[in-house]
Amino acid sequence: MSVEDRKERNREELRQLILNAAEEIIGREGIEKLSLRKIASKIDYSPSIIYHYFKDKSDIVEQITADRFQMILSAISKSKESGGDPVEKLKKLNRTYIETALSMSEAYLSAQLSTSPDVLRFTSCMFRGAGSSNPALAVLCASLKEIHGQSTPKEDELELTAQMIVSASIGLILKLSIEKELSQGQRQRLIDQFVNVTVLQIAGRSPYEKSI
Amino acid sequence: MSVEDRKERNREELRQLILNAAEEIIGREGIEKLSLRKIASKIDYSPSIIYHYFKDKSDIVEQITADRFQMILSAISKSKESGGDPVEKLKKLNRTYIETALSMSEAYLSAQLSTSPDVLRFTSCMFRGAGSSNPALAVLCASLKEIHGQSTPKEDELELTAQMIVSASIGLILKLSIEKELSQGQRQRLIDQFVNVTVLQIAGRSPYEKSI
Amino acid sequence: MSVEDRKERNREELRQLILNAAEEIIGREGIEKLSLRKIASKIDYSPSIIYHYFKDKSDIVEQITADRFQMILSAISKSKESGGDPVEKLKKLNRTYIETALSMSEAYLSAQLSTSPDVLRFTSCMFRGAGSSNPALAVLCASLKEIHGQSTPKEDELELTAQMIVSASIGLILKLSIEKELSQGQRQRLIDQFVNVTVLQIAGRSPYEKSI
Amino acid sequence: MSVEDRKERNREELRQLILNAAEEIIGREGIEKLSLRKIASKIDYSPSIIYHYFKDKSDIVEQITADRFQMILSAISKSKESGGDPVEKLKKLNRTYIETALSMSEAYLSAQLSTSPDVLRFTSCMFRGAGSSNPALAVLCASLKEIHGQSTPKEDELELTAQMIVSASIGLILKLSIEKELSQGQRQRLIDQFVNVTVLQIAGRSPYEKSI
DNA sequence: TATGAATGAGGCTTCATTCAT
DNA sequence: TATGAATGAAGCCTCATTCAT
Repeated sequence: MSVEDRKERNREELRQLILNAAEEIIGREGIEKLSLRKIASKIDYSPSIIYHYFKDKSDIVEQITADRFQMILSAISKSKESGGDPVEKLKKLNRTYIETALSMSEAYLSAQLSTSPDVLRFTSCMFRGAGSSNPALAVLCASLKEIHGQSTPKEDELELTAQMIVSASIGLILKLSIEKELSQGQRQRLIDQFVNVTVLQIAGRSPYEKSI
Repeated sequence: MSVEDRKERNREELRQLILNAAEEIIGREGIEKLSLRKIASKIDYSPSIIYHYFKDKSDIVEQITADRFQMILSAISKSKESGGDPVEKLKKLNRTYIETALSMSEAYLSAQLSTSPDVLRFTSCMFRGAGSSNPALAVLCASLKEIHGQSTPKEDELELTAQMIVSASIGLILKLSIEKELSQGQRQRLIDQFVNVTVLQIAGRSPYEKSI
Repeated sequence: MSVEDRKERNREELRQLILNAAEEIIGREGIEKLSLRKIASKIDYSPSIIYHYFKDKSDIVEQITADRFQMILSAISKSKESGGDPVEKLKKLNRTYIETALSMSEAYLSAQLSTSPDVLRFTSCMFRGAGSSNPALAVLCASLKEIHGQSTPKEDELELTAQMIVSASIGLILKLSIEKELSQGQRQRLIDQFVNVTVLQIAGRSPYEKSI
Repeated sequence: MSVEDRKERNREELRQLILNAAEEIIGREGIEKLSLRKIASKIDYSPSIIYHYFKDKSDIVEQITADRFQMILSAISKSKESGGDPVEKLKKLNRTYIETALSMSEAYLSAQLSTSPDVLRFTSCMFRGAGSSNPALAVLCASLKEIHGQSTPKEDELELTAQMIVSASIGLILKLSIEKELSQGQRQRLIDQFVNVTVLQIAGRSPYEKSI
């Protein structure tokens, strides 16, 4: 990375460079092992440069967690838009959620574990009414409504169901993230079980009436 | 804490003092932030004193984690022994698990989030065969078997079901721990929904055929 | 050492300052007693500054050891190049070795006594094949070959002879270093005896057939 | 080691127990790694007990070095008394010295490296006149005299020769102690070379006139 | 005689941060 | 804008030693 290269980068580019480096480290070593020195060394700058772009270390961490959470939202939103059978759509949506989160599991868990108001704006979803105000939960509720068709239960029950699905998904993501030694096969079995069977059951259908 | 005070404490008391201090720190800052220095400063001793009572830091962490999980295990075991309808027993067992964990939510989550081998020995439960080797999962599997009676599915499927229940429970515990602003009522609704509906469905029954 | 003084020093100067301090400590207390804290305190800096200039402690030890052995090596190499009678050259070479080592006897002995791999890379010379891979031993072997002329024994025997000379030299250096009360005259007698008589005999020649 | 056992030991026995434990540790881990805690743990006493028997750590070290050095002396003295050919006796004596020292190499080297007056009383042997006052050197001089028979050189030269043998032996012992990775075979080759060839040459004889 | 409690110093190392340039 | 120098706090751990019992 030559001096010339650097000069061509404008402020925003370097900012992003820092964030990306931080994410990469979080992904590989965990958020507790993130250090400014490591970021700096990865981008071939000195540690002090970071203070020109961020207030301090926690500033970086918060940016990342918020950013990445938004990524998940856009992933499931896209998933929702794909046509097809409502049940399949729910399954696909849920699978997308889980896999996107797992692909950035450290950052995702950091977000889910943060109690900072900045982050909770994105993550909180268990309160009454979250089905309308939390974008991810809203997507899920819409999907559930589609499945139930005319016999849709009350908003209230729908929301509770969506909350069950979300919290259960988070639990699965957590366990899969933490138990790193699991075989790929077992990993897939667990996700399949979750998506194909559990989710449908939570949504109020027996696993035996597969696909409508 | 005067010198005289200290002298009155015998070996076991100081040991407990250390453990309690450690727990308190874990509860407030998370297990990754626990340090011997912090423990020592909290109990007004020099850091080296800790080595009189524990082999090293991981020794302490292990003691605490083991304690915690033992508490949960004995809580759900007691739950299991209560007589009555198998389905009601499963519900009670699950509710006990969730509520016991919530009563020590910081420490519980810290353990569930740790990737240290010392801790994973207690927390890992998603691998194939965990149904036999993880005590809490074993209790759960036994409870499921009781429900299914003669038509019990293969061990394999039973284990997967138990793993779904456990990971989903952990997800719920996490969300209830993080979203501190939730009303007590909403908290109860979520737990009730989880226990009364989800668990049964996971166990392979429609929510509409309540109790046998 | 005022703040102003420090600022005037550039990077290389501080690096050298650290190395010199380390050497001084090794000279006084032995290599096993060298510590980063002592270095830092000697140069009036905080211990962490050392990590700006060296990877870690072993990095420093290695630099110093390498330096020292390089000094000896270049001293005997120069010695070897001087023209003249092969026997005289061996004597001169050996005397140079002993005197150079004595001029830094504490550091030299520390190195010879260290079992750290970092240091052994330079000091180990008794293994089979050291005659080729240890530079100082190689110089010695070359000198012996020159003396023997056509009747040079097998490489193997040559190497053993060189190893005898080196280990005997080290023994002499050690004794002269430890017995600090020896008169200068006795010191010289011992070195002369070693170089003029013993070495030649070890090399396979009677002291009575002096010079070819 | 029961409480009863302990009581039966008198003061001197425990003293020896401590010394032996210390020696064993020195032998296995090196003198720099010796610690009072390790000694105490090895003898199943608490560390503080040591202060009842020794002033401090260095007191122990000095005792050991002096003790062990005396052991060598008695070993070679015994060696000297065995009958037979004078040359063979010298070879045997020298081999005994080297091997006895190697059998306690850490303690031996500690002694040879100590500059404490207490220890130097045993180890110093390079001064003029050491041939008479240093017991080990005296043994060696006597052996040399026996070899030379009527043509014995001046005391002075004899002493210098003995000093060469001793210092060279120490050098060999040092190298063999430090280079721990040497094969047993190479070790033997080096000692054989030293004893069979070098010693004879030092004593003023060509290696080719083996045994008289 | 023997010990357990306790400490303070020191061992190596990593870190976030500040400051002058 | 960017950096290198520097620090002090903190991380875990081992040690010799003292002291009251």
